[in-house]
Amino acid sequence: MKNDASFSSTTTLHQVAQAAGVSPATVSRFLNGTAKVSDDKRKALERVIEELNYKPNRLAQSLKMGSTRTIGVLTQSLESGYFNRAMVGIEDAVKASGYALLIMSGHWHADEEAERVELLIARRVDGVAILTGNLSDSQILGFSKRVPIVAFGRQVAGERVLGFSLDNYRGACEAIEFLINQGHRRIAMITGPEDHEDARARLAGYRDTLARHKIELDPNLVVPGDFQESGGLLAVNGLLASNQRFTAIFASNDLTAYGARLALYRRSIRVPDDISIIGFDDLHSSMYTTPPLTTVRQPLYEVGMNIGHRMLDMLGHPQPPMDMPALSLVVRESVRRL
Amino acid sequence: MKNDASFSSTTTLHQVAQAAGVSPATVSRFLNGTAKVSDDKRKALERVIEELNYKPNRLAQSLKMGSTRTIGVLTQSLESGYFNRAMVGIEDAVKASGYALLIMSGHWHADEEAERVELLIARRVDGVAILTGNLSDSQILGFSKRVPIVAFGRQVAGERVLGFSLDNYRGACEAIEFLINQGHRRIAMITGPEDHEDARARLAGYRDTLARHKIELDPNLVVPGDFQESGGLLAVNGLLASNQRFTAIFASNDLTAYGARLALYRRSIRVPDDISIIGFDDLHSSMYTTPPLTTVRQPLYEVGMNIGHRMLDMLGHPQPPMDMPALSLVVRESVRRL
DNA sequence: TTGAAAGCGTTACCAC
DNA sequence: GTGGTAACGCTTTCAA
Repeated sequence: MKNDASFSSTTTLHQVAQAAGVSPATVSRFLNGTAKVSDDKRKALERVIEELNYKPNRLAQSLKMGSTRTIGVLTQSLESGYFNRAMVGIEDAVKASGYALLIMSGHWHADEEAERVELLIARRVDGVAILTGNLSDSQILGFSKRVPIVAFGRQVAGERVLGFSLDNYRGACEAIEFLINQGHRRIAMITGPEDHEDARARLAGYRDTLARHKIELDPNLVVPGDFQESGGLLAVNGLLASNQRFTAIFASNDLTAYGARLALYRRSIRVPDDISIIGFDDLHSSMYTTPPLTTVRQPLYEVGMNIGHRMLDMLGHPQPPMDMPALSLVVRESVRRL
Repeated sequence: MKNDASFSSTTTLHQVAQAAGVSPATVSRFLNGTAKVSDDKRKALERVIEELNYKPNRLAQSLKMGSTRTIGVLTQSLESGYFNRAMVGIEDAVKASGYALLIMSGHWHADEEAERVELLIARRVDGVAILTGNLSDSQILGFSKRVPIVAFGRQVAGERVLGFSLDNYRGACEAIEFLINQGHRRIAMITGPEDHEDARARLAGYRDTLARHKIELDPNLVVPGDFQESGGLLAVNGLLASNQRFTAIFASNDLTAYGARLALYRRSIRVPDDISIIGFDDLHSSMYTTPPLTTVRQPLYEVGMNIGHRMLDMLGHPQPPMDMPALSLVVRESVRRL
């Protein structure tokens, strides 16, 4: 039980120093290229480090230098294709600078989110990226006194907090505009959570675009969803059960569209022949639904990259600015011209 | 520029001690409940800690105690619904014990995976969870000399490494068995990556089950895929172009099935009326495809929980054993009885 | 019950 | 160039 010989107990800088017959300071300098080291010592060090398979303890480094080279990410769900696309962008943006991601999920619950951010701060992340969620602006502002923050889907701003959003309203307008251009007049909408800013913007886009085209909004055609497939399914079931007449459905997001599509399938209503569907987000899988989904594309990867870059800016590694592609309609096959 | 007064510079245990007029040791003991603290000091401490909003520095704690309470996870892609389901399980399993997850992706590339594990170790994670991937057994064994490991989808075993897999072969057998029971004889298979153990097991299950039922395997019906939608699409296009006759398709995983389904849709071939499809994995979204996909369910959440629990075991927080549900066929609507 | 002090593995300042 | 040493913020003997 005491024979742990086969487990390599990690080597310390001190041991390296001793083995090479130099001082710890020299080893450190050598490792970080902080100062010139004579050739013989350099050689000795290279050999010893190789032999002992020495790897610096990042914990100790972090404690000493006051930076963990870790950025905390508050996401809402580890299983969301939406957030995870952005996550990949963040990772790609910061990886080269030696930053790693500490990811925690808040599940759309302000209390839990706040708790996670506290955890992130306790672990001394250098910054935290917030992916939407339900934290209040003042909460975010409060956190930003303790750690630099960049928040997506929020419009907070402050000395150490940067927020940015995509123009969901505009995206929704484009979607409805397209539907109208294709001859649709009775357009149903499945909304998202009422407390979700993006969801509200999409609804507003729907309303306003109809109005702009002098199409009267039929309140019976606006049904609640929850940004999940099940909500979309239920919503369409409701619409159908109450005998509403409509030729197209604007789903608040792609997941909702998937559910809506299934509800239609269940009743043998064809898409787009009988009913058209348009989504929002352009998740990867929307390319492979049957029919492939016409939807509003959110440049999530670029969003992630931008989050990463702005964070690096704040952390003292200035990155080139990048212009965020706008939301754009991607026309596939779920909408029919009337 | 020097006026950072609005940014709360973090309080240290030392400052708390001073403000409360006690020694740092007492503060520590109070915080950790390591020893009795007299009532007056306790009161003072409570007040001061509240006032100064003191939060222990986990970095310093980790350095001192030799544990970061972090478990590193080597996944293959942050965007995989498959891996992320397991991830949620891991998180749920370890959260209560105060562990956080440090996630890195290896992208199915052994070199990159090894590099990520090194990074994880450098950051002194307490253990590493490996989600399949292409690391060799000996590499994993090597890492396990430096950090406890639990690996999913690998059969390595050692003093500080535990590997476990699901019986993919069995799952594939069930799928084919089902197809045969439904009257199918000419069953096409879209394989997965050749270097992927699970993919090979699923292929073997296909082969052996056909053989067991004395159905001759037509090599033209076995076409390569890549575990992605695009591979499934291409595969079916190929099958169709070369005029193969078949009544069902066994896709190596759900993503492949999605692609296959779209290829069929493109040619107006109905599912399941004309061709049946069966998948593997049972991703969440498979419930909402049209038609909902019949597939082999992998209990990924439970896999994640198990990974987490076994890891906690190794880390000195024994957890109750859990029995892993077996792979099971979930019959939905993509297979027709002939 | 409490305090002093050593130490976790680094980095960086100050001398030489 | 190089070594000694304090310090990062905490925990934990050892004494009192």
